[in-house]
Amino acid sequence: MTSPSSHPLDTVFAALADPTRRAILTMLLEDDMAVTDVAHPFAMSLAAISKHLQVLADARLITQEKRGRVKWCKLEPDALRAASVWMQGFGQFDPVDLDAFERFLATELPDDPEI
Amino acid sequence: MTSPSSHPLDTVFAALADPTRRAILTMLLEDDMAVTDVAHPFAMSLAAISKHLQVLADARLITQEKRGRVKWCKLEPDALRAASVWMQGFGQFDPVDLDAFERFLATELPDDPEI
DNA sequence: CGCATATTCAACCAACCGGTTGACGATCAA
DNA sequence: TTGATCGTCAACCGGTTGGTTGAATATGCG
Repeated sequence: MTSPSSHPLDTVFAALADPTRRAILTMLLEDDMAVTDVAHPFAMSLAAISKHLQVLADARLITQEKRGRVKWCKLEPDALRAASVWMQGFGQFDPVDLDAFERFLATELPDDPEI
Repeated sequence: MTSPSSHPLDTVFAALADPTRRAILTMLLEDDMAVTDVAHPFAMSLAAISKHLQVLADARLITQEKRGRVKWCKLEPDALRAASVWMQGFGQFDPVDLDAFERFLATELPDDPEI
């Protein structure tokens, strides 16, 4: 499903680039969920959510286990941690300007309650 | 240049999803660079690199300043830190299984020397 | 069995992405 | 001025993405 030659970080970051998928991950923090229940709050078809879940599974950000007729989705934080480790390499090189950083967080992050 | 309604994290993660762009960021850790010098190690046209740099600038991962005829590219780690902060929210919820995590790092990360 | 529920598959679509090439505008230097 | 260098722009291309619909496949239930 994913091009075999792509770096694991490619698929992880690409998966995280979509707000629907980030919202799904946030929901899965609460608890494991069935596909239908994941789809419920979103204004899009079940098939679309099914595809999003496949993208997340390809990136190993979730796993899916079928029990009976329902497929349970479970958060799998290891891949996310690997990406986080990669990213932290960048923050550490200059002495952290906490003022600038908090200004950034204040102006950039809260403009959307969704996540 | 970027769709106005997209969340900042969308563009940051999308920018990070490409290995060429991650490599550029890594190069910029060393020092600020001119566009031509950024392009040098890559087997693709200058125009392609110029586009990649525009994507990174849209995501506020770098800034570009033109001095004379050369345009200098500078790493801007705040956006990266914001994404890192978002991600760390996930790692903290289950008691960290360090064994599993190290196994993950060992199998998933080193298969590509590039980054 | 017969029906409802859970999920995916297949085909299709418009939009976007990552790359190319060639022309172009700016800037420096002889 | 002439010419070289720096970088972007515009048009194009094939492949991917994110969504839609409708049919198909399991599975559970009365």
